[in-house]
Amino acid sequence: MNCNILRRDGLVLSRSFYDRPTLDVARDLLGRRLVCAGGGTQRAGRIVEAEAYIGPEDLACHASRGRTPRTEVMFGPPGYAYVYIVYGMHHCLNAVTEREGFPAAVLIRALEPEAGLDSRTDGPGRLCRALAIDRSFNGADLTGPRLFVEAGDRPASTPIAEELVASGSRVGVGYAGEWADKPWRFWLKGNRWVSRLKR
DNA sequence: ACCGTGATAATCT
DNA sequence: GATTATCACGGTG
Repeated sequence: MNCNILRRDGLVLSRSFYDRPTLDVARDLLGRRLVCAGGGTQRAGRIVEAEAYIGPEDLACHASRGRTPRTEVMFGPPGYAYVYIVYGMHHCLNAVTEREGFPAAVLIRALEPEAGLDSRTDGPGRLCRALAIDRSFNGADLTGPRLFVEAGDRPASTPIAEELVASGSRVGVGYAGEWADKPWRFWLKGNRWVSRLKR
């Protein structure tokens, strides 16, 4: 039995982790360990890239188009998964952040493979395919048994050291006017698993 | 650089 | 119900 991929409750990030400013959560998710226990298999990887989508004003955030069936979970409490399909074929995984009623989330963009992964995990669509994350995970409790995040390589209460983090503009949001230029994409500096590393 | 692909939501009839 | 515009991507060349 591989103990490395078993859930250890004390190490799972609690709801309060997500109930914070989205930029803080996005940075602090780097280095954490995402575990998916769906389909009888445990798959896990270290988060190395993430993007923040923040509130109704952010034109790159789906919630800026209003509260719809698709975006409903973003308006709910923090610590739940927002999973949607883009371009008709790719699933994307987000962690809902901030207080209930304020729509915001962090898009998980890339993982460094750790367990049970046999296809690429650089990119939000590929990551979901590798972990077998589909729409059935939309609204899943990230503090629950199916899909969760462990503290990873540092204590849950310790933010990541700033010198390890690089930031830049978010991918694929050129339509969002001034919001497209916000440096709300974060990745582990120099990590080989980061998608489309631009600098 | 190019473009397939189909869900989503708004805008019609 | 039908039509249309849009798209938080990825594979190919």
